[in-house]
Amino acid sequence: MELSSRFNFSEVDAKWSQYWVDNNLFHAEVNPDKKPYTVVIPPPNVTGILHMGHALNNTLQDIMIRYKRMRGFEALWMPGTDHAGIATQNVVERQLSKEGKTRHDLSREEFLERLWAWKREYGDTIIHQLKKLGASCDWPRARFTMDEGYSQAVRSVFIRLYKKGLIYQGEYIINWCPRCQTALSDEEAEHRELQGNLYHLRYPFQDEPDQFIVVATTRPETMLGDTAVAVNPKDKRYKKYIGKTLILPFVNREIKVISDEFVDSKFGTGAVKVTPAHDPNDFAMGKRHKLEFVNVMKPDGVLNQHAGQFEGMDRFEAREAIVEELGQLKLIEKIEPHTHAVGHCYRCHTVVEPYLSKQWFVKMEPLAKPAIEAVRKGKIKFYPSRWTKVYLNWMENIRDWCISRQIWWGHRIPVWYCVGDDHCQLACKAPIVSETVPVACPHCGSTNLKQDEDVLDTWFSSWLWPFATFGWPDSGKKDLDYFYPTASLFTAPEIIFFWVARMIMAGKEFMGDIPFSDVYIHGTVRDAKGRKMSKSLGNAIDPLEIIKEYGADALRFSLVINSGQDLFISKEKFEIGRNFANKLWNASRLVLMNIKDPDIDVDLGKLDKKALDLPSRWIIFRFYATAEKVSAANERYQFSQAESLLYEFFRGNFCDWYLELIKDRWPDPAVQKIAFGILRDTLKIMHPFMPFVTEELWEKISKEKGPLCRQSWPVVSRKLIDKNADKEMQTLMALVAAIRNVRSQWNVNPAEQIECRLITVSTKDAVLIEENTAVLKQMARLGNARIEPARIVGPATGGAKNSDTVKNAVTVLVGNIKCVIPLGGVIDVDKEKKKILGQVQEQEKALDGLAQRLKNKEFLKKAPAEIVAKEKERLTSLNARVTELRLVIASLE
RNA sequence: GGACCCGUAGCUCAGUUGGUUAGAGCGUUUCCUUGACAUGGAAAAGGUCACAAGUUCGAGUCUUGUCGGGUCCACCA
Repeated sequence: MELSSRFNFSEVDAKWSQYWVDNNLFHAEVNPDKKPYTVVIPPPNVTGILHMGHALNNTLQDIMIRYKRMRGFEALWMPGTDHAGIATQNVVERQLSKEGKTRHDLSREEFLERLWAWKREYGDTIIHQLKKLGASCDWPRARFTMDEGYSQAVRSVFIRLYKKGLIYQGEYIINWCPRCQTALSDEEAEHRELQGNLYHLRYPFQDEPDQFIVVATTRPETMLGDTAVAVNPKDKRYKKYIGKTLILPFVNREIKVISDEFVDSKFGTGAVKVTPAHDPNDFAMGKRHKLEFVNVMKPDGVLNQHAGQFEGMDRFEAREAIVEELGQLKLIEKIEPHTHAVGHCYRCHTVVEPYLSKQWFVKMEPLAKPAIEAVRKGKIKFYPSRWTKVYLNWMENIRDWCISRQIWWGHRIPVWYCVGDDHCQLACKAPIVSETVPVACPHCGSTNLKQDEDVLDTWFSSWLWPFATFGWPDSGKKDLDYFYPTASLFTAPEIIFFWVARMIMAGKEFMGDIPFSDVYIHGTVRDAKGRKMSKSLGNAIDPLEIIKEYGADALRFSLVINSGQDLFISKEKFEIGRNFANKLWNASRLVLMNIKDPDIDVDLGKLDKKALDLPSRWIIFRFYATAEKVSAANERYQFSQAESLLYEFFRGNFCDWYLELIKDRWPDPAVQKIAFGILRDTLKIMHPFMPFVTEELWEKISKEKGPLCRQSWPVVSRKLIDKNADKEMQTLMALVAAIRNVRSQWNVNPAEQIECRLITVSTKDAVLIEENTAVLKQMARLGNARIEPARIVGPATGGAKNSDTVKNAVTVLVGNIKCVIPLGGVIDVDKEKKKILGQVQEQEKALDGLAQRLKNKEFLKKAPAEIVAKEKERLTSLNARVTELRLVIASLE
């Protein structure tokens, strides 16, 4: 079989991503004979292009899905995309602005048509990229959060919640993005530390214009909307002023000094300006004290007619101007630097404005309750578990969810208002909430209805993802029954509140059941300096470029092996994956080149242990141990560990030792069989991690069995697990390593054979060495290994006079075996002795302690039987160890 | 202000319930290439496991505190 000596990943990537999809190999459907294993993809935004975060997130899902598929589950990975309201609208608005237009130059319908056109053209970009990554989704099932059916689910949910009284409309302070000109939820306002100022402003009293109350604020421009100044009722400094009237500079509004428990007398001056229309706390105070609500800002952040002389200025411009003017009026006490957290729009990073407006909200507490319980009771588990607390903490302090957005791209709120006949105006003020377009006002019969202009928050559709993707509520019942609840959800920490928590609430509320039982939270991909990767920072590494340069397997493998926690990624990190894929390729090439029988096949589990030599028993043991540990790691979402295990096994055991050991024995069909069997089964357990190279190699060796992605996971054969073989090989390997070490230090040509005396203190070791001289010869290039078993010997040959110098021979201790290599050199025997003596002493101390404990009646009574047994076992092994060490010391005398 | 995570080799990190000599990759140094692979092989150097106290026969691992780094939440104007 002719294979190139380099793994040609670009060809292989293209070939298999095509093949898998063309043959619909990832399709899953209701199958009563199999257990389902379902994962729903965190739907990427239609505006998305694959970044490292996606690459990691989807690789992890793919590993699990492929693994479970091979374990015999009906594994379904449900794909799809999210319409991503603001993000997508922004993209198209930017496109428009290049033409010198805004969305308001178009009608709503025209603008939406442009959005759909954009979606049709670019919306599947990321889907294609995911296919390049090898994502084994059931692609024909792909859903979009604005599909007709999906939209119905959204409307239906709105109606249900409205009817339950869990959706309400009201005027509250919300986070407002002046650039996007829409409301944002609390989660969509990202708080970032900003270096700002705390301005101490003087508000003069009405009756004594040269006397002031000093208030502290970070946003002086909002003063124009002040309708009170508040102090703490217990604050002695201000008690006398409560009830007095102040004159608000510039606008000359008369405002009262009020008292409110909320005010912290220790902060700032202890007196706070109250701006009910521009601050959530002030809003609450305003309600409590029935203050006037003066909104001084237009939706775009420009001051309005209530701002007096500052009307028409942008909010930040106005801040400067107001400070300037106040300074001239000597109304600024001082300005001190002040760091504080300021909300930013999570889409465009503009500073958000707390803004008073009429919005729709979801009442969250009743929804949160069952969702809290589900996690508390362990029905849903977080991996790693520490995220449980984060989730619970948020859920227990949950606040109502602002779901209306003043944009056009999204699910329009299913609410209509009657703008009908005059006589009915009052009665018709109640909104008409309806799943379908209502024909007439139920109160007055007018057909003059107007739908609410706003659309719903994107997450108001995403939170239905685990069941709406199956066609809920109208269709897909069979699929839902089978695939729901899903098994695992893979996502990043910042999505817990946005999505995970809300999906749990939606699942409980609408399906009556949790949406998934496991939530795996993976790390964030950062650059080498630990900064988040982002386009604006210019530190992003493009996964597609890595795929091009190193291959998809390399990208996957490298990302995952680094995914124990947050990942610090630089381009060189991907070499490990490329090199490993190449190694796999070349090792397979070696095996294939040496296999003579084209129909070779073997079932490792059915081999007769007694007929196998030590290296075979060992490599089989190592394979099974690896397969089991990889399974266990997968089940616990420890994918980086799984890859380390595979790496260690394949390189450290199979290539570096086993293949080297059998190098001269290829003609032996038995050797061919073992090598073939191990390689073939290794491809299986590596497949979820490196699907492309393994699939390609599988085709070369087991094509008749069909594609690797549909094969079953190797079954571990208990009777072939030989721990002893492992121990024995460890001894031989240590011996070989020691001899190589000596050769390297004394610069002996590796090709040159040397002689060596191996002196053992146990017959067991002697037998082991005798039986495996071939191994030693092969790996350590020993010309002749003489064994002197069960003898305690004097100093090494060479006739050393001083105890610390042995000339003409090197003595190396490998466990209990003394290895004397006549090369010339020096070894410090005294130092060795001291070291071992120290060990003996430590062991003896431990021995005493253990013995004592095992005599202690209380310990025996309290400790579980298995612990006692374990300790006893330990005692025996410690005893043996001490005896061995003593013998070694004796041999050094 | 509250919560969480991290500190182990020059760098990036493993280290599963406490237990023999604390591991890997990269980097560095030395040697090796006509037959699987230089995207390779053999080997070396490099660690008071942040610090301190405690529990224990025994602590990288458990407890407490200190220092240093990071993340999330929160209405301190």
